[in-house]
Amino acid sequence: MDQFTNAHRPLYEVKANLFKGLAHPVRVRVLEVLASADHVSVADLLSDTGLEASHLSQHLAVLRRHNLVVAERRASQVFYRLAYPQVADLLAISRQLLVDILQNTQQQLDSTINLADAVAPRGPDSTSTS
Amino acid sequence: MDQFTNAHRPLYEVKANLFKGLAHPVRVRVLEVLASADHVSVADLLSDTGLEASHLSQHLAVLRRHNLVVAERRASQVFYRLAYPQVADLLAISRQLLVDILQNTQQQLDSTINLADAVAPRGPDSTSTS
DNA sequence: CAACGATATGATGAATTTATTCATTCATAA
DNA sequence: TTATGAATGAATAAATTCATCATATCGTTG
Repeated sequence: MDQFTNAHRPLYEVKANLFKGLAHPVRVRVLEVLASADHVSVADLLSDTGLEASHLSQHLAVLRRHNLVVAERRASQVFYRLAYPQVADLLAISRQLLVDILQNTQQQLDSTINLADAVAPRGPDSTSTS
Repeated sequence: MDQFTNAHRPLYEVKANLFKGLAHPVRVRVLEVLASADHVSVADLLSDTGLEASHLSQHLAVLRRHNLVVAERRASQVFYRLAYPQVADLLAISRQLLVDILQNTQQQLDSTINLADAVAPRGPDSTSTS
């Protein structure tokens, strides 16, 4: 029932669950705003993202349940911040990874086009497959 | 339609998509094996995980589509390895984060138990005149 | 070539997640 | 108190993902 009671479960399940918490564009967007600006009000998130209030709120609830963010009330407004700095690290590394992936797949595309007729491929790591 | 054609989409969508690729226990497990042992055959993954062949294969396909692993055929067997070292980094940081989260929530639980009696709960009835 | 072992793919219903609508709570102001 | 703005929460249909079964493909061996 409760997938958020992380204790006493195989680590790979808990880890997969963490990634589930990150696996939505809205939530990534929110986390990125929080990573760069820290301490942001729901109102600001709303205008930043252009989402419907309840939709955003639902995703904020997911982030809270996953212990990725912390909410704090300050006079009729609610402010969010990242619960742990590693969340920002995760986002940073995933960006690095994506840059590498995009570069690489772009290269592959290019070479595929280049040898559209014949010769031996010159991939980034192809060590003389002759 | 094709969520794997990463080009020309907002980065937060691509990033969320990456996390989706990581968001399953079987896939995390496979990636962790590859992170520690690199270059592992499907047969080994099968015996390691005890999964049904087609089930594992399906998850391997997901990992391939997300460009997280690379498959290489060597004489009737297929070997997998991580496509990028950052994938291992991602796993490592997520473990760190989870350790922190678990520590923290455990502490919170403890203190909650400690003051389980004294706190005055808010209620609709006004019988709480001390 | 045919048969076999090793992987991969397709198709299906079950389970989960998402987007939306409506209703509710909380805090301040009148 | 009632009204109002800010944010959350429930309920539900649509979309997605998962697990399982059956079938297909790729290499090797006979």
